[in-house]
Amino acid sequence: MSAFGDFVREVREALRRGEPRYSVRQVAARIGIQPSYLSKVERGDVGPPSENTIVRLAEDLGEDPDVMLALAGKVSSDLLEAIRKRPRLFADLIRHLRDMPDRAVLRVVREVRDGEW
Amino acid sequence: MSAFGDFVREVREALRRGEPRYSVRQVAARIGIQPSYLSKVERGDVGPPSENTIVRLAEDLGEDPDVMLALAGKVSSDLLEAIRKRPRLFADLIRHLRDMPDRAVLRVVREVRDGEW
DNA sequence: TAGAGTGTGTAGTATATAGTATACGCTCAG
DNA sequence: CTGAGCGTATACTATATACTACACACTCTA
Repeated sequence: MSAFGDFVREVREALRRGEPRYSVRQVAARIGIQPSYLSKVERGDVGPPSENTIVRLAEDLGEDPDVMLALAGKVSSDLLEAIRKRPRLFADLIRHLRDMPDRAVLRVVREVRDGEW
Repeated sequence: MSAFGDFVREVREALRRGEPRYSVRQVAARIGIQPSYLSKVERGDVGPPSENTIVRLAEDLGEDPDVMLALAGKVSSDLLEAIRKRPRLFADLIRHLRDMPDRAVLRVVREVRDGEW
């Protein structure tokens, strides 16, 4: 029952069906960890790896780092830094938006991106 | 050179000038930690306390918990949870807004709060 | 001048985090 | 029938986090 481990295993196994370079051993070697550790992570035998390791893993598997961090119960440190720099502003923003449907948040993102501010 | 410790010490000492209930010992007693620990925290002798302890301290001192958490290099876990639930959405939003001036973020907050969504 | 209260020094602890190192048994191609 | 590659079991480790417990020296007051 490890959301993170299950996800990694499924993605990696799927890639592996096509290319043998996605074995536990080879992925582990590329991202710089021990194969036994990756194996344990996938089976939920240990907690999820550190942020850096998760990001390297996400890159290797071609997945979204933010999603994988979320599955690991973490949030990217660059987002944390942005919040910490203006805590009142961002805390307010997030607490207002957390109860809104996706489309509302998306609309805000688009307005910010496209609009003249 | 501990932003968190210095802040706590200054706020507490200021309150203490008026009321003696803001001594290290009494504050520590109210929030449920050892006075020696609070003393060390204030002088940056140890790292900042846990989130729970910071929140209790903020309440006792009448300060904003989000600001105090930020000074401690942390972000409130309810915000983290909101981001983790929709990582792509919120990661996008924050990365777009982090380079905007305060007024732009504020405008978004107000629009979300007041507008019909 | 006793005693209540103050800040702080020292020593120790439990738990979590994030892994490494090595070896084992299995499979499958040549 | 071997050896290259596979996933995994076992044992260990270094560092950080978040404190507690107790004692000490000082001050201020009744």
